[in-house]
Amino acid sequence: MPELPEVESIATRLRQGTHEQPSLLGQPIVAGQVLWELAVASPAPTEFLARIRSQVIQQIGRRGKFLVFRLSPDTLLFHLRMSGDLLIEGRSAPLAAHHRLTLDLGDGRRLAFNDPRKFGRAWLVGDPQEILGELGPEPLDPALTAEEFGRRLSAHRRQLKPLLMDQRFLAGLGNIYADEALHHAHLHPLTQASRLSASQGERLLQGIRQVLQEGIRRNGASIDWAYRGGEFQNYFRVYGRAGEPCLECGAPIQRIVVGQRGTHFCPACQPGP
DNA sequence: CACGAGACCTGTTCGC
DNA sequence: TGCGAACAGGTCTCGT
Repeated sequence: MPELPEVESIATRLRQGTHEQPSLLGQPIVAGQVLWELAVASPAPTEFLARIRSQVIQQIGRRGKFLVFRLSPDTLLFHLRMSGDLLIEGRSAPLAAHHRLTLDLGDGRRLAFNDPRKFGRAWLVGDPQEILGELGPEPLDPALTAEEFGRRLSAHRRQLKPLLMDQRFLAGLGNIYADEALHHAHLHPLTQASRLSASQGERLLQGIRQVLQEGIRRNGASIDWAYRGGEFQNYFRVYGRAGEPCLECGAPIQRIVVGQRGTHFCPACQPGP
């Protein structure tokens, strides 16, 4: 499910709160329940619960597709993988079908990690770099210049689509936003990264930033049953639109499989390598 | 280094 | 209608 914009939307919602739900900042974690053992990657569930008790939520952020809760003194990390989500509910609400981990807060609410497919994970660590250390740059960080991005591209002979989804190359893109970004940049997903010109590299970075910013502005995408997010799914230009006309040129959008992932592009706007 | 296949899981949708 | 296959926002590991 969640790629960078969806994770960003969740982090913002939990940090800023909404009309009905106040912010989580300042809340102590007073208890917890592990409902699916593998949902806690480390430390072991018993130690995780013992150690997290009475730590206070100081900061809520995002790095790549990870949600980052700065506690005191540890850091709580979540990766939602394909179908995870974080919900706030009353502490006495009945446990929903796919809750994998719940954390009781000081004010009577409960933070619930819900994940039908059980791929998502939580970590409690002293140093978040332990988990986040290998991630590539943040695509929206202004410190990532077109020149630097171009240098990184030229260092790889891989195809663009799998390279963009490699979190060590760039942190946060997934299958949807990679396809959308390549369409924005008018680049074929199978193009070899090292063969891009400087201006094509710059166009790609612009395309990436544009689709991510639009995704964030619309609070992410909601796809079928798995994730109730924002409205960005109504604005996809290629993802999930195989056979439908390209919104730019009218040619039918094509679907191929790259690295075992469905890949959507316009054969006219994104000419083959 | 790059790529493909398989594994981890459940739920929905598609095709016959 | 029913039922199995295909497919889904991600990542890890292993083999070539």
